[in-house]
Order: sequence, then structure tokens, then C-alpha cells
Amino acid sequence: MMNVSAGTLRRRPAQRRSLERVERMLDECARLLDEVGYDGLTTKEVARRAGVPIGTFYQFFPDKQGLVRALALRNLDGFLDRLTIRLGSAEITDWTDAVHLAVDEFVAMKRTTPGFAIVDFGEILFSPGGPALKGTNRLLDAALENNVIVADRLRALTIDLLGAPRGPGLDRALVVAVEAADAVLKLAFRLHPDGDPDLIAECKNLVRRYLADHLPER
Amino acid sequence: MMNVSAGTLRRRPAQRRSLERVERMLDECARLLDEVGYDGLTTKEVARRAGVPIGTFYQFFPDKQGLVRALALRNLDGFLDRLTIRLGSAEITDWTDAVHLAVDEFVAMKRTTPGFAIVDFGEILFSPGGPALKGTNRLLDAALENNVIVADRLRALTIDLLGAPRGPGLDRALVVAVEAADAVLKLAFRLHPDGDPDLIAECKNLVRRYLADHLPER
DNA sequence: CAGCAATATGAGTGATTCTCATGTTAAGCG
DNA sequence: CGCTTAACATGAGAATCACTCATATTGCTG
Repeated sequence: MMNVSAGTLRRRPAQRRSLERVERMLDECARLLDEVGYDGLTTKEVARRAGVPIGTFYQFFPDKQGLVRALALRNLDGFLDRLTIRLGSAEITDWTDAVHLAVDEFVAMKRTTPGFAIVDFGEILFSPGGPALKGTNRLLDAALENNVIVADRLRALTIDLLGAPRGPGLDRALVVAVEAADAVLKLAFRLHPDGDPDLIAECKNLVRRYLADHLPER
Repeated sequence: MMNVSAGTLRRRPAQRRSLERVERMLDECARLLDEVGYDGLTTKEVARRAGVPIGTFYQFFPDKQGLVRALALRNLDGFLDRLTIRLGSAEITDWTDAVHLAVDEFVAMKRTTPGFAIVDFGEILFSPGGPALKGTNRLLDAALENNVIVADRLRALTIDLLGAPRGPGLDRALVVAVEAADAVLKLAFRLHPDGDPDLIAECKNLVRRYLADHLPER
């Protein structure tokens, strides 16, 4: 758990004090997102609310995008941890049950986790502007990882639980499924504060229909 | 064609001169997006390149987001116009052919239309930050229209050509399909400059599989 | 405790978005 | 044709933001 590091932070907080500070900044970032939205977010206000000077903010985060990216990674870790627990405790006999659980967990986090309604895993947020920005494309690279990480861990969960045929075909299918599901669920929450129930149901249909080609019948 | 108006512009350009100016600003916005990305885009530079003073820019566009939103709407219109033409000229016997054509047209625009690689229809771009921004949510409303417009016109095309069962079920299914396809294709172009061919193929599979529940067999 | 390296700080720099007072053109009218 | 009034155009400037960097502070080691 808690894997906010790879390429997103300038300096990895070593001491407890620093770790708490980074955590507080992420917390306030999430809360601010709910209040003022992504464009209204300012590094100054995040730092002020977290009780750290602006200079310290930039000791840890390379820029505003880095902050949001770190939050997205934390969200991702949180989601995967929760899902792992739920998949472990529930009796899963069918991979479609796993889809059901995953979507439900995502929906639950949309409703309860601060900032998650605005920035969930956030890969889309980073791609426009990230790549062509200056010279490098490390932002993009870091962002793209997210999809791969989700798919990887979902595959690990799925295969371990249900013994599906491994291979690049399944890998790609899972990435596609995650991307598509994320988009539909985002839409569901854009149209309805608690997530349009019909669209949530359709999201499950979409994923099940599609994955039926790549996973065993039942 | 050319429907850049609903809520996106401060003042609708009435005279030819103004219309050309707005068009030029959108053109330069698109080209700049390719050069510097979304975050690198500045209203000042767009105005400078389009040969209009910054004050004039703000006569027509409410803000930077309004500019990008207007571009997204123009892209949307362009896409639907092209698709309508292609669907009309080709002999379509099966709705799966329509899916094929639609995805191919999107891919073609990703490769050739300036700025389209960064901002296509852009509904995702607007939702984070737009809604919670201040008090109103007109930004969100305007953005949400996009999905509805696409689905509406796609449905009109589909139904007229192939006689599918009308109803809210089909409407919702088309919205879901558009949203999911858009997300997967965006991923395809994030991973590969010309669009990952496998992912493009998978996008078609995804849509066909899903829509098979809502449209006639062949 | 001396010396050194790591970390912390916030006033300042340059850049950006967007406004608004003023200037310019067109439109209506007797 | 002049006069009045409204629409439109303009760019200097106000407000704000992201991010830096020189200096101060803290902790670490011998």
C-alpha cells in the first residue's frame, strides 16, 4: 500500500514529519478539488491549508500536475487495496462477479472519497498537455503506467481467482475494459451526483459482454 | 455545419470579418495545441498568431476553456459531417459497417486534423473543474451536450439507414458506446502516435459486442 | 561542539488570465 | 448631410498564479 513515489515526487519524504506533510497536502488537494474543481486548484492554497510553506510544497512536488498525479496514484492504490480485500472476502465463483465488485467499489469511492469525483485515476487528465509540453514526456510515461498498473493487478486478481488463459490478448483486453469502464462511470457521475444507476448497470454489461471473448464462460 | 455557438461564445460574430477572426483563432488554437499541448496553450499567443488583439479574443470567448470548448464543438461537427458523407456514399448493409466507418473516420481525424490529437470532442476535459468551479454549472451543461449530440446524430444515422428499434434503451446504449469508444481510441493514440492498431481493432470489437444487445443481428 | 550536509522558508520573478476605460466605426434619423 | 446613439475594437494594466532561490534552520557525525 501507499506507493506514491515513482516519478511523481521530487524528493521522497524520509522522516515521519515529512511523510505526514505530504499526506496532508494530498488530503487538502482532494478536498479543494471538491470545492473549487481542477482549474480552481492552486498550489498556494493547498500549501496554506496543509500548513506548509509554499517552498516546502515544491520540495516534494515538481509542479501542480505532479500533485494531482500523486493523488491519482494514491486513489489507485486505495481502490486496488479495497478491491483486493473485497475479492478475497467474498466468495467469487464467476469472473462476472469480480466485474460487479470492481464497479461497485469504484462507485462507492466516487461517493465517499474526497476529490475522487473530480480526479479518480486521472490518466485522461494528464495526457492532453503532458506529452507535448516541453521536451520530455515523463509526465505521460508516469500517467500511462496507471492503466498498466490497474490492468496488471486486476489480471493478477482475476487469474489467481479463476484461472483464465494468460497472454497478451488478455492483457490488452483488460486494459481496454478498464479504460472503457472508467469512461462510462465518469459519464454516469457527470450526469448524476450519485452516479446514474442505469449507466452503472450498462457499464457492467459493457465490460461483461466484451470480456466474454477473453475469459472462460463461467 | 459549423455550430459553434450554444453557450460557448460571449458574442456571436455577426459580420464576415468577425466570423473569419473567430475561425482563425480556432485554427491557431488547434495548431498551438499540437505544438505546446493543452497546458502550454495561452490566450495571448492564440490571439497574436490569429492577428487579433487580446481584447478582441475576450469579446468572443469567455475564457481559455471556452476557446477549447468551441474547438471541440467544431471538431464534433466536422466529424459528424464527414461521417454522414461516408455513410451516405458507402453501401451499408450492416450496422457493424457503420461502427467500422465511424472508428476509421475518428482515427483519420486524429492523424490529420490539427489539434485533434490533443482535443477531440473534449467532454472529459471540461468535466473536472467546470462544474464545481464557482456557482453555476453552465460549463458542464455545455460539455454534456456533446455526448448527447453525438449519440443523437449517430442514432439518426443508424436508424435511418438500418431501421433499428427506437427507444431510451438504444439512446443510452449509443451514449455508452460513444463514451467507451472515445476512451479506448484516446488510449490507442496515447500509446502510439498513429494509434495502436490492435487497440483500434479492439475498440471495434468492444462496440460491436456491446451494441449487439441493442441492435438487430445483421 | 565544530563543521557540514540536508532541509525549510517565503519574499520575489516572470508569466498568465482577464478587465475596462478609451478610441473607432457603423447605424438610425430628421 | 450632420447629430446621436449604440455596437465594436483595442491594449495597457490589475490581479493572480506557478515556481525559484538565496538565506535560515535543523539535524547528523566525528
